Amino acid sequence: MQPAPITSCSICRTVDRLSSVAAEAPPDGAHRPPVACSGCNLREICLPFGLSAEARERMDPLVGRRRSVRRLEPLYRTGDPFSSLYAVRTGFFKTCVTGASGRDQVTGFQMAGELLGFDGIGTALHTCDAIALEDSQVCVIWFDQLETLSRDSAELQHQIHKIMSREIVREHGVMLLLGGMRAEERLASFLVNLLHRLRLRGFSGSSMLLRMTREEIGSYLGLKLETVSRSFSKFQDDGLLEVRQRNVRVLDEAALRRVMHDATS
Amino acid sequence: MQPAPITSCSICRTVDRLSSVAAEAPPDGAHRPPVACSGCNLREICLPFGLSAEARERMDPLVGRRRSVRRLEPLYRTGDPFSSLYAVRTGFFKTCVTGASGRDQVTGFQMAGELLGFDGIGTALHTCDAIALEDSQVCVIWFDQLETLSRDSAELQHQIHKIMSREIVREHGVMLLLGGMRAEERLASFLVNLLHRLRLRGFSGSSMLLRMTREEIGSYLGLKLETVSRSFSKFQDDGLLEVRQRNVRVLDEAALRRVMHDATS
DNA sequence: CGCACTCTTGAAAGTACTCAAACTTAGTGG
DNA sequence: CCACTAAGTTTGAGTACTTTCAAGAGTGCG
Repeated sequence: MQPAPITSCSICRTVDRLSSVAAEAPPDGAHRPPVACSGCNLREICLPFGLSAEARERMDPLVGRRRSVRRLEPLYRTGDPFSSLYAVRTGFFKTCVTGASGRDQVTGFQMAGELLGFDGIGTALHTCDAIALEDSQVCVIWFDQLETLSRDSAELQHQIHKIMSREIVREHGVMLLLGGMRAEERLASFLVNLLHRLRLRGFSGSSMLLRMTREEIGSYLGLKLETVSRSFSKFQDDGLLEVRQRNVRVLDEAALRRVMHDATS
Repeated sequence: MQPAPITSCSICRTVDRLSSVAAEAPPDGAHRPPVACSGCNLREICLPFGLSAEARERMDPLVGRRRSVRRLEPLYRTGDPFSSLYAVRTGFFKTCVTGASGRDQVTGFQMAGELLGFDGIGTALHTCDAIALEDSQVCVIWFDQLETLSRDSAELQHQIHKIMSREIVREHGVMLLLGGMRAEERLASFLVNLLHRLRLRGFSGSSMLLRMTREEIGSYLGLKLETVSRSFSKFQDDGLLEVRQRNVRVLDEAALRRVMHDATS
């Protein structure tokens, strides 16, 4: 790993080792993030993905500050007033809803570049918990500012709609998984999806370190933790994976995809 | 039922028995709907809900036309280019996604005042099928026009975000249902939700006519049609419902809600 | 009136769950 | 440094639930 220019923020006290772009001088005393969107190394997978350089630059004043969240602490909780979206900068999150009967359901896992918080727009209150699964850092995006800005930029406006639409479509995929798949199909889908997202972020993807417990995977997949564990063991026995606790090495991705699609019914 | 003023549209050939507001003269020959949003009787549950009278009026040019869809025909299909959202005016729809293995999953049922089509924004192609379950009529809302208009109206802009957010939250609820509930809890949740939405539309809600088959309910709930049927029979035996095919009378809604919440685990 | 479709019900099979115990790993404090 | 603890994981055995397969009944349309 090579040394990179380090910029740090005197207010949120975060240190940015990732970007080579130094922070600009804060205008009128406002707190500015160490790195603006236009210079962020996540810009191609985060909120600004695909935007023109011009539209990206317009977003720079948007990210008000960074926020650090320690492992197992909430970024927000059900019932918290909604004011902003969050872009994961480093780390890993889960979001989960709690049913009336007290049952928890993990609705998603979010990694660098992914956005959190859309659940709160409709009621102005967050409707799920967002919990960090490792020490993490997020960019805080004030939502009313995002709306204001997007009224001046059709490109940014459409971007927001696209991202929310994709979240809806993603959830359709989860419903497909929960609605009809067998345990092993579910786990295979989950792993292939994780693999895909890791590759987008430049990881080889043959080997990965799971950030969540078997129970959290199970909750997401609608399975009990024992069933998840058994499915992992099955995949290992069949030579698809090498599993050592949370270390998973994918040995036969094609077979994994086959498991995922082969609806025996 | 009392006679209401009837306005009909010479282009889409639809007849509107619901509204008492007559169509205005079409400007510059453009096709105008029989009833604009500002005068629509669904305005308090549809896209304009909660908007100021002013914002509502700004929406009037938005609804380009009406479209009729016959029972079992698609409003749109997976892969169709996305150009507009649809507001259900009369009738009933289901949306369903098809997995890679050819399995279908119903992702939702939509009734009057509810919006369809958000799935298409992200990729500019629709990612699910929307099928009419009875002869239906929708208002076509050109999406680029909606975006243009919402750049001039913070209120309308926020409305779109709210509606998409609520769709995300709704799907969280479905994930909770699919992820952890037993068959009878699922069906009870489904019925209570349907009841709620019918009441919002002014129906008594003790009695309802299901528009979908047991198989479609099962697909939505992640169950086989036989299991849905058995659960209906169970509810009837227990005196919660009176079921005659698709006619369902709710006899004990409190008990139904109890079934829904009582997580034995 | 008959055919097609949908719904109901029964019996058997299969899948995931529950309960329980042993094992691994990481963190803590003596 | 190591024992100890707590949390997480694996595995087994028995159970509960849903599915599958099958047959029959009800409903609606041509």
